[in-house]
Amino acid sequence: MQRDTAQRRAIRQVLLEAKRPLSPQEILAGARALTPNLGIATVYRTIKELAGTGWLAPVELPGEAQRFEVAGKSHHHHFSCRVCGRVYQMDGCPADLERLVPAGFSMEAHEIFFYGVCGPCHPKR
Amino acid sequence: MQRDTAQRRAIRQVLLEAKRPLSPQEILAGARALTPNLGIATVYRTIKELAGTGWLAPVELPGEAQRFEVAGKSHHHHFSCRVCGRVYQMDGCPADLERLVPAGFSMEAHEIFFYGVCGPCHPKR
DNA sequence: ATAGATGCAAAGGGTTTGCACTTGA
DNA sequence: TCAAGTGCAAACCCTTTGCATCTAT
Repeated sequence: MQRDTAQRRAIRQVLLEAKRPLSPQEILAGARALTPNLGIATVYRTIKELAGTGWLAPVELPGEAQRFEVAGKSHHHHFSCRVCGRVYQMDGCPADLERLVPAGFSMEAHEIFFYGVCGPCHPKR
Repeated sequence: MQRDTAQRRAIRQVLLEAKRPLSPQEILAGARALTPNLGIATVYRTIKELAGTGWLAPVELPGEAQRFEVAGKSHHHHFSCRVCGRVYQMDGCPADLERLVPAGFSMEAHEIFFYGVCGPCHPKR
């Protein structure tokens, strides 16, 4: 990650302008508008390095392809609305996660997904 | 799913005896102890049908291959070991999950994944 | 007997890698 | 200049599919 190439500029720009996490193929399509000869291998190599430096954060939803978004948000989880499909960010964590880990195991990270109905989708009562 | 073949008996038995969700490759390895000529294609075809009938429940970890466990178990979550790749079942839940849901939202389900190092993979102290 | 089931191998789809060429510094 | 970076294609890995063979009923 030493040189500032046109390909890397394009990939970073596409990710910065995106309003949602992008898949490698989406990054490729977007960045080719700026550097037409861009190859998929360069996209993978670049996002791997960007994720390594912490500039990019992987967004992995169960059963879906891996996506990436520009990092910088604080630790959070996600709430998926089964009515509208929107995904909300939820700050905070359960206090007693460690309690659930068996003796001898060490927890290094966790991921939580909530499913339900969001406020806007709730019928007014 | 009309015939009771040796291959299907072996696949079901391996899944019944497992205490954790198994990947297709793990199922293949286990079932080959019972039917040595078993092919991976049969494993995929069988788990697809077993999942369709509800006998198997898919366990989808973010960014990992799909696994399967026999359905009907009580509520639990999963721990993924980053060293050996095995996935363990973990009973219990955080007590204060509802606290994290914003007002106006209703939580209907949740999914939690733990990542770390499992007991067997820990260096002896 | 015969349609369902299997095993093999080939085909797909997504990701990674080897290598010669290109290019930023 | 010259090593980091790139593009292409081949290699990989996992999963699905085509097809001839096998087998439970």
